[in-house]
Amino acid sequence: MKDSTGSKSMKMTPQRMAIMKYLDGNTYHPSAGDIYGALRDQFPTMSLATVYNTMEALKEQGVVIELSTDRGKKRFDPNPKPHHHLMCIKCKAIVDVFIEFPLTLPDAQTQGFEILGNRVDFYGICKSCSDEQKRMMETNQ
Amino acid sequence: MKDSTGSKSMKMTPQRMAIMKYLDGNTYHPSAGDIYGALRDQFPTMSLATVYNTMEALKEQGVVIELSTDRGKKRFDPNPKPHHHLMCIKCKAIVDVFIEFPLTLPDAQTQGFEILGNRVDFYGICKSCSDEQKRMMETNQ
DNA sequence: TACTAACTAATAATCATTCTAGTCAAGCAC
DNA sequence: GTGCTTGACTAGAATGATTATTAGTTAGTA
Repeated sequence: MKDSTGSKSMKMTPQRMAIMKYLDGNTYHPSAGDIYGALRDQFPTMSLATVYNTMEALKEQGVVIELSTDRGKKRFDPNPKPHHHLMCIKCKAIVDVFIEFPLTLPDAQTQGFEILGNRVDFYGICKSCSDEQKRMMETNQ
Repeated sequence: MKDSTGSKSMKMTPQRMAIMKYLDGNTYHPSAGDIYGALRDQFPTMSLATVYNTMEALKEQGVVIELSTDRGKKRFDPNPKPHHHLMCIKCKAIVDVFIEFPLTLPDAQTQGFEILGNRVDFYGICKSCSDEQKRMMETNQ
């Protein structure tokens, strides 16, 4: 059913064009519900499932990246020492990164906050997922 | 057990000790379900709510960190425009920060990941919470 | 124009999380 | 010890996000 190389071409529909237009230039990281809500006026009969389907298709095309954990699940880190994380956007593995980034926010940007620290989440594709991707492409050609 | 920030100390129970033992040294960043599943044999009658309650308590104690998104929603990134967050640890308010950080991970730290992007969360205390804190201290003295 | 795979809407099912109610055990005052 | 208070436990209901299913519709192509 699915073409896992992502080379499958995507059919264009009014709903999809509206979603892509909404995403284009969007500086926020919207959830499916955000997208649905923003387009409800324009497409009152659109289904939430359509948003999810479209996001799945766009992910396969590599146009958008899904930033969250598997099914949006909470994950807990028992190490209270300040450190950062690296998450695979495919298999959702999370590994620790122990390195310090001396990040400071210009006063104009702090909006009155007293900054206590920072955490950096890197996201990307882990070795085993990128290996698998390569294997799939070879098999499919 | 440490009692930072004046938070109340935590009552110890067999369930809580088992959860803490499971978490100790765990680098897998387990979800609540993972923890529940891992301790099922040992505590067949334990409720998932107990896991959530315990994690909430451990978070308050500052011994674990909760990773990932608000109320378990998926987030999509349409285009990697730099955009980070500033979160108040008191009232949980989140504001956007539009600034770019040229963060790179040394090869030795990437653990084979192909890095696609990053997100920075600053945490601190927002203006209205620190104002309130000041007011409280004045009233209390 | 006709065909067909891909898409849509509606809705049911599933899953993670939170909430609620009732019970139980520990610590404390009497 | 008895009764009170508090916090934690279990079970299950409620909530909200996501995924799966189904039947009808449509974009893209020959």
